[in-house]
Amino acid sequence: MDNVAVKITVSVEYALQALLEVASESSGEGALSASEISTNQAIPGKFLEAILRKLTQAGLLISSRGPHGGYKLAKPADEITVAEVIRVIEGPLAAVGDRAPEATRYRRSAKNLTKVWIATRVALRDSLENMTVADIIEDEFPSGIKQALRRKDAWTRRGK
Amino acid sequence: MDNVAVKITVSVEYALQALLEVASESSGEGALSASEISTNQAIPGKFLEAILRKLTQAGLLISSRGPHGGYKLAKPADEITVAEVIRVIEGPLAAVGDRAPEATRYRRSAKNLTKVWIATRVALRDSLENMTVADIIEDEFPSGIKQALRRKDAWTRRGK
DNA sequence: CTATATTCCTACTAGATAAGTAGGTTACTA
DNA sequence: TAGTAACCTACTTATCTAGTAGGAATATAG
Repeated sequence: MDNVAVKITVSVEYALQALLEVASESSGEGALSASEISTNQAIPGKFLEAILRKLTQAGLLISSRGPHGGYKLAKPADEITVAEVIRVIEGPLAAVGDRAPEATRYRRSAKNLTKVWIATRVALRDSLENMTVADIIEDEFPSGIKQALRRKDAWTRRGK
Repeated sequence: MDNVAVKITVSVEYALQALLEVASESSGEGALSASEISTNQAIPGKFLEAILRKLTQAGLLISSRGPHGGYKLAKPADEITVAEVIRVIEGPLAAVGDRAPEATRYRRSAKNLTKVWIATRVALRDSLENMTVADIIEDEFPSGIKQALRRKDAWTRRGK
């Protein structure tokens, strides 16, 4: 595929798949092991391990070793947003070149370009900070997002 | 800087700077040359040329060679959206791994993850398809975007 | 106390992409 | 016909992505 403006990496995909699996599968006291997640969600084992470690170090998961070890959520599923997961795995939500949106400076006719990037980041935040792991499992999103998903062209590709 | 979910490349930046410059500087009949744009906006010359060619081939600019040659807009500034420029320079607005959002498939607890990517793309489109080159020059954005820009935290970084 | 299950850590790799640079070719026009 | 400008192809360097490989640390069961 071509390049792209918003690239969700497979690391982020895997991270969310893992969190969803842990949230829905680790009942009460039991923890879910990396290899269980790996087979349940078809994610390469060693690669997944690195992602789980990041999520653990960032305080989204709690890990335990040894037999019957594994991972459980470090906080309720409805307090883990997609934005948070992205920030843990990839870093900031938006960047222009290698600067933050508010750090861009332009001259002459391009003076207001910074506002474009700021508006873009706001749009992204409004979406990504309002979807939680619990929402995804329950298929119950905030009303604004539900509306967006119902729009006729939401599911079809634009452009080439 | 770290990796990032939404990466606006410098190519897109340059493309918009160039379009803004052409839109505001090429009065009536006159065309603006690559080297003028390059110095006015501080963009590396040869790199800019490649971008201008893409914009020309995509039908956003009209070029003319020889003395007094250069570029002018192929259509009114208020009909050129930021989204269009991104699609010309980089490709699709959003991708997950290397698939389109609607092409993603997940199992079990991750079933609804596709909706997250669709909602994200909708949010981006709502923002990027509603800002035009004319808007940026005149500093007059659609009301939804103006509101977003006025929000207190729009201009500050979140996370680390 | 030992075998086993599991997380944790470091290092390596192949391929793609980003952001340029270099040098020449074609076309227009005064 | 000289000069100006767009056009085209190829190369470069550094970084990132999506892994793989191999082992060290740690907890539990028997």
